[in-house]
Amino acid sequence: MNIGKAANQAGLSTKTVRYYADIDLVLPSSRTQTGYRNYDISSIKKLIFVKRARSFDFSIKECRELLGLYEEKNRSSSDVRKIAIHHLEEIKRKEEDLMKLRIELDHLVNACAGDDRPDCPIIDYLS
Amino acid sequence: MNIGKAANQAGLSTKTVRYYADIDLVLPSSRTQTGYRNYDISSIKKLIFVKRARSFDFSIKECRELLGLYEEKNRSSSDVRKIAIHHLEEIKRKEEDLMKLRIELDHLVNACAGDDRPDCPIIDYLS
DNA sequence: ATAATCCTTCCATTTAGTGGAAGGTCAAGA
DNA sequence: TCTTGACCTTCCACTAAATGGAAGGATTAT
Repeated sequence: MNIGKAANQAGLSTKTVRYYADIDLVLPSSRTQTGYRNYDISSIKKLIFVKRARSFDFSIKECRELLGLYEEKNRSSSDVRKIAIHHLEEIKRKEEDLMKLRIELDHLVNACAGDDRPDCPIIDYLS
Repeated sequence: MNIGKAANQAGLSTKTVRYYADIDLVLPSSRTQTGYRNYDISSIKKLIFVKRARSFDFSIKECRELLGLYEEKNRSSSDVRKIAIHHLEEIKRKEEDLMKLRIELDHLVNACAGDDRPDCPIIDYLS
């Protein structure tokens, strides 16, 4: 399968698939004599794996680690769990930060009349 | 005041202040004959304003707009409010996305034994 | 005078791709 | 067989918001 079909199967753009090859994340299984990338089923599965992991907001670095464990048949699930927990902690932190932000900004927006006058609690708060 | 002091007053790094000057966000009020940037009180207030707005996760582009309104004495508060509301909506969207992610990932982590065996619901889910 | 601490500009790096240009390849139709 | 269109290739630039570092000039303290 060439890159277009492979990308399609994985739900990624060809640009992204080429990028993943460039950074050695998911390599094509081979190349044709004229240089076209070939993707076999195994490599497409890896693309799909990365696509899912990315949708969980795992970084490329984390995807690389997870992919390594995915391929390692005598992995221990604790290694996978460690990565996931670490990521989960980060998501929780971000979520809390956003919540605080949302609440504060909500207050400011509510305090602002939003009319033609210049007086604005939002500007005041930031000043 | 030269850049070091100004940055200090605003709670920013000199690198950041120089960057803000480079992108025409907050310009120094003048330069010395030898090229040193000078920041007067008004420019420092703008640095502080941007610092606060950034802490609310307003983008540089939004900071630029808010700064414009901050300086415009016959602004209407509705213009400010519009920007803030738009930003608030985005924060809410991100927060929801993160929540969904957190819940799903939480399930996966809980389902994973995290022991020496290779079986792993997390990997399975991503495969 | 000299050393330490500023400051300057310029370039590279970060993240995870995306966009576009210039050009090679492949399959189908006239 | 030629051509057209849809692929594919590599390479370079750009995104956001800084940050790090190098090379060298300016200022300040001892």
